[in-house]
Amino acid sequence: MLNFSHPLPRIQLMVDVVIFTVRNSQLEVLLVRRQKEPFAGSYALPGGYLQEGELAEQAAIRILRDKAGVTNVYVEQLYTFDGLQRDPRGRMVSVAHFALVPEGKVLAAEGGELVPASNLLKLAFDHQDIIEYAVQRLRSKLEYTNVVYSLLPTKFTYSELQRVYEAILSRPLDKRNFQKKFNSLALIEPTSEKTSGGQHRPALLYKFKNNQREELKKFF
Amino acid sequence: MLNFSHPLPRIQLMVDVVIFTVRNSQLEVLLVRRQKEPFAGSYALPGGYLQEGELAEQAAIRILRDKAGVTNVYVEQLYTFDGLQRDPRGRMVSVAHFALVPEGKVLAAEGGELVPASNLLKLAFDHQDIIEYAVQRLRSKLEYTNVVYSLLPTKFTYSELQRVYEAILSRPLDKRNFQKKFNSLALIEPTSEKTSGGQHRPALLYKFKNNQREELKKFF
DNA sequence: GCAAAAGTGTTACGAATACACCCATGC
DNA sequence: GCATGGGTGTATTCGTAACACTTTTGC
Repeated sequence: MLNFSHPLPRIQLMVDVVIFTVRNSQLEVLLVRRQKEPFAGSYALPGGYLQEGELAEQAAIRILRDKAGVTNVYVEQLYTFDGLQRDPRGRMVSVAHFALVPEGKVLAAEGGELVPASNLLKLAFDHQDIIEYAVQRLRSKLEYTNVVYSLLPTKFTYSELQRVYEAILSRPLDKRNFQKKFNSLALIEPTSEKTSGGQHRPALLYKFKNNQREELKKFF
Repeated sequence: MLNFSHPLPRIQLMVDVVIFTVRNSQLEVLLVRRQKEPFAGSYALPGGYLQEGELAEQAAIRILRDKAGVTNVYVEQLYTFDGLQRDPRGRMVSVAHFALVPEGKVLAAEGGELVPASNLLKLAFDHQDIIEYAVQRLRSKLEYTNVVYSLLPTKFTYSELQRVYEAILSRPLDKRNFQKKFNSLALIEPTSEKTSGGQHRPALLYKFKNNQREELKKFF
């Protein structure tokens, strides 16, 4: 059916997924330790080949399910990495994605591990670049969307929300200004529940009005 | 060398390029009229297959040269479009790029035509989606980078600069506020030259200090 | 002189920032 | 009672937006 004047290059299409969560006030990424060459023993992003008739985003969702036990979270295409030398086995083009998962929902499969995004050294392939790019994108996304909903449980306190922002932006935010701005956006609403059990005053629990992605005018 | 448990899908990797220019105060896109099926007679984006050992961005640059006669302009990867039905001939995955070209530098090859980005109807494949996505990206890019340098000649007047912004954002801007903001960014500097020949007061010509992409704090 | 674009400041408003104290709970 | 995080308001600064008239040229 196709008729080309030049022979077409042999290229493998694959997907890598940067799975983010915020835990212990830190932005963390799910990595897997490679068993086989190349880069045996190194950490790498979970990834896999596109299957017949499968969209890249569907492949990312499949990887999330199989390698992190997670479904129904925010997933977005990040960038396509196509460096000629990125995989010594041959020409691999990776359509990288990133996903946002609430703390505790990540059930890493055998060999998977959550690692602070600030601590990455000597990853396999070009996965360091991919993660750096993803962190950048996530930061700028925070500023004009509500995607943070996908990093939090259904009900959460204002402090938890603020800690997520602080972890991603890597800087402390003023509590009163944070609440003022977030209130003015009207994205969340209080529930009738409070936390209990801490050695301190109980906190009101909030929930997002919308669990769909929204674009905001301006933000942080 | 590769050893897979599942047969890998047959996928063609290609590149489409959204080539933008601003002409007559309008944002325009270079389209080519298709000679062959599918979509014979429809307008489509210039594009082509990745060649052996060629990066997607290099392919985009090659297409810019061959189809628009343009070199040395701003090019950026946009998004990877991988819909299963986007090409009736088979599974084509397109790593779409966009490029910014100064007015008058586009020398469309045979069959190429600059078309206002607001006027697009019934394009081939999913090229309508690609262009809409590119326009969105370009708008948001204007707000926090200086990429506009790549849409202007080396020397230009403040009015020309403003018209580029207005064309892309599709809204009029206040002349004094525009100059004030742009001056505060210190991206451009006056030359010693002025325009001549118009039936009006001559305008100072400016140039960009830097023809490298820069990130800005905030902008429009 | 008239048409056409160039050039130039001030005021008002709203958003962002900086900042400190009392409250409710568990132990 | 003390340690811990929860909860709340005001004043200042800065950036954004609104707004109109004079200048220089070609014809």
